[in-house]
Amino acid sequence: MSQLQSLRGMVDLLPETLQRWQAVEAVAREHFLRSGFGEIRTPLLESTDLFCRGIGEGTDVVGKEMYSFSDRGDRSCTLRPEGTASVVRAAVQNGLLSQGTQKLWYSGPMFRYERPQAGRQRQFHQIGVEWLGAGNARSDVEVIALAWDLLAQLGVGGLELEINSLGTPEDRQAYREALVAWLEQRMDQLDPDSQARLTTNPLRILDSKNPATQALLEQAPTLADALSPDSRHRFAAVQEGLTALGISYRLNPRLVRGLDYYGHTAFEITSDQLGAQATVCGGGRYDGLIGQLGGPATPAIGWALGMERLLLVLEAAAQADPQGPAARLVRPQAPDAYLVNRGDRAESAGLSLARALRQQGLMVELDSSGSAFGKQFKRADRSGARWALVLGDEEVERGEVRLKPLNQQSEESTVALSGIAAMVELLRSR
RNA sequence: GCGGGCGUCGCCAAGUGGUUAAGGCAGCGGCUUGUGGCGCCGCUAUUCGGGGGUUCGAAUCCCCUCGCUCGCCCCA
Repeated sequence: MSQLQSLRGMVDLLPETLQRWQAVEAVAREHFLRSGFGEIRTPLLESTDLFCRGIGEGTDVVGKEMYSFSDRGDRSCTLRPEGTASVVRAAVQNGLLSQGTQKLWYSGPMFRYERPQAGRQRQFHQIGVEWLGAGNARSDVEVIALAWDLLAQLGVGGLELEINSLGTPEDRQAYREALVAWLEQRMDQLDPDSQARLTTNPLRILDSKNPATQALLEQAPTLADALSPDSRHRFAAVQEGLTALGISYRLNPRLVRGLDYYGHTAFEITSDQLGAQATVCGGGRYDGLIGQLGGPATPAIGWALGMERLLLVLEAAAQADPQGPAARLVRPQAPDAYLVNRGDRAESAGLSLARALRQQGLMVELDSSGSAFGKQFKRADRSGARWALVLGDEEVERGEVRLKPLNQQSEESTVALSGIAAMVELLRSR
């Protein structure tokens, strides 16, 4: 390609798409507001060290997916690959944690250097929440419900909630040793990827997609068996809470997740509409992270959902149910009125009229082509507007404007050009 | 990072070695110099992602490259 183009995996969002995004974001914003979560915005660029310490040196995200570079002051900077580490850093730095628990949400672009695929870009967008200072099992339930209810409100169907408990760091350490010992006896039966992970990140072998490895794992010691009694009780309480809210879930003992900071409750919400990248929303508890990043030891839990994937699921839902809430969100907005105008006086009167109506909150498309009335009506029709406002020099002469309904047979009516209130009333009625 | 498929106008798409690269949608203009949704007519790719090669001749074959896509990996 000799023509200038965007970088691989970096996608332009055009008006038609953005209209849908904003509809989703508006629903999310309301939802968070009602639930007592305040918005936070942190820089896209952070010190590389933040992610190394936060996410974990051994993870794939840190090891091979970060956009890192040295700035002119020779500091190592990284485009954020996820939101949690930044939010925690900001909360610690701004002393938010000494003001009690913090319920925060964010949205914005994240960057991961990966091979693009369906539902996966190098710049992608997440909406997420972080509840800092939430320690009890009930907060796990509330946070999961927050995600579940948002998706339900958006009208996305066919989703599955999977949960697991990763226990305490001690639980995991003990289990890791047991698992490695067990698998080392069976090295020859493991696929090459899993063999490599045996030394780097053995727990991730659990959610390998290799069928032979999965079959082998049937016999392996399980994480659930390695949990301490306290961890087990905690997890049972989370499950009871979900059941009490009527949120159905599937226990997935192989759900591990790739970021080091997770412990106890981990969960994912998946869709069957997305191909290989099935996770729409993922999250979990990270009780150790805040202390690890230099803050006061504070339990916390959060999740993030992928905008691009959510929109894919939403479009599928709209397709399946053209009358449903998803379809309403996805449908493009048509203007309330399309202003047909032609002639010197009419064109300047048209501009003021459009302005006056817009100030009243109406969505008005002003034809600026100066072409024949017939052409303008054709465009008015295409715009999907319910009304055409007709303004020619004759109308201006008489101080009038005609209102013509575009999707019904009823008659044109004539209103005084100065009668903005009357026009607004008419335009809003059907 | 690894493997498979693909790349023709803004979008969908025919064409698979022979002198003019179909068609549809959208756009623009006209039939209709002040009234749309239908119809009809016309215009819109010296060029087939880019570069190189084979050939008398290439969108069609070969090589490289870029991009998209599906899967692995990873995860939202």
